[in-house]
Amino acid sequence: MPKHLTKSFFNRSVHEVAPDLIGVTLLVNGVGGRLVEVEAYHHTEPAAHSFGGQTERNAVMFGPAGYAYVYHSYGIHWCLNFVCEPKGSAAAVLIRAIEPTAGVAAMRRRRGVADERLLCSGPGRLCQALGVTRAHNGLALDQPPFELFARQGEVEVVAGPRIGLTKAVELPWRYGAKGSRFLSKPFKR
DNA sequence: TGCCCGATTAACT
DNA sequence: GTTAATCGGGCAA
Repeated sequence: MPKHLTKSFFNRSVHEVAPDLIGVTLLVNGVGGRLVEVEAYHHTEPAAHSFGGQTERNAVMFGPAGYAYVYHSYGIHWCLNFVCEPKGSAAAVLIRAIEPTAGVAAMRRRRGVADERLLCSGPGRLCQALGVTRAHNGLALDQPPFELFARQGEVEVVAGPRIGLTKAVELPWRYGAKGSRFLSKPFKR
């Protein structure tokens, strides 16, 4: 049986946690799947919301590790992050894509698409499919409605530049499961 | 109080 | 390849 991840899993450098999250199973109210794509953010680089200090929106990022940070993007989409590192570090991992394994029917209903690859292949799509909204901002990741299970077996992780940014584009802080068909965009090589 | 912009997506040409 | 949709945060006035 796989075991639940606890807050201590996240209380490390984002660059250790991010690749370790690939292959982990995420459920929200019993709906979810395996993480196949994430991106790391840290307050010392300008692309992060936490860059420039604490504000009302990013307050959760400045809190302790193991909590969900949810923000609204382009007025349309919700994006889900996991807060990492000891309190005050303001580091987080953006969940960009999962491979659906549980509650696929519910995802299809929420997304209104038939193709399984389009259910969760992108941060906004993933949140719509799992029903994640502002109501989840600041919730603990080791308590309902969240459930995180350690991965089973080996996973090959590849890294590359992040997506959709206008700042610090060159940092290779995107991590994904090699060869997965559920990535928002393929990795080079 | 107002104005600009974004860690996106889908529907166009 | 290009672009509209759409809203809350952050900052200037």
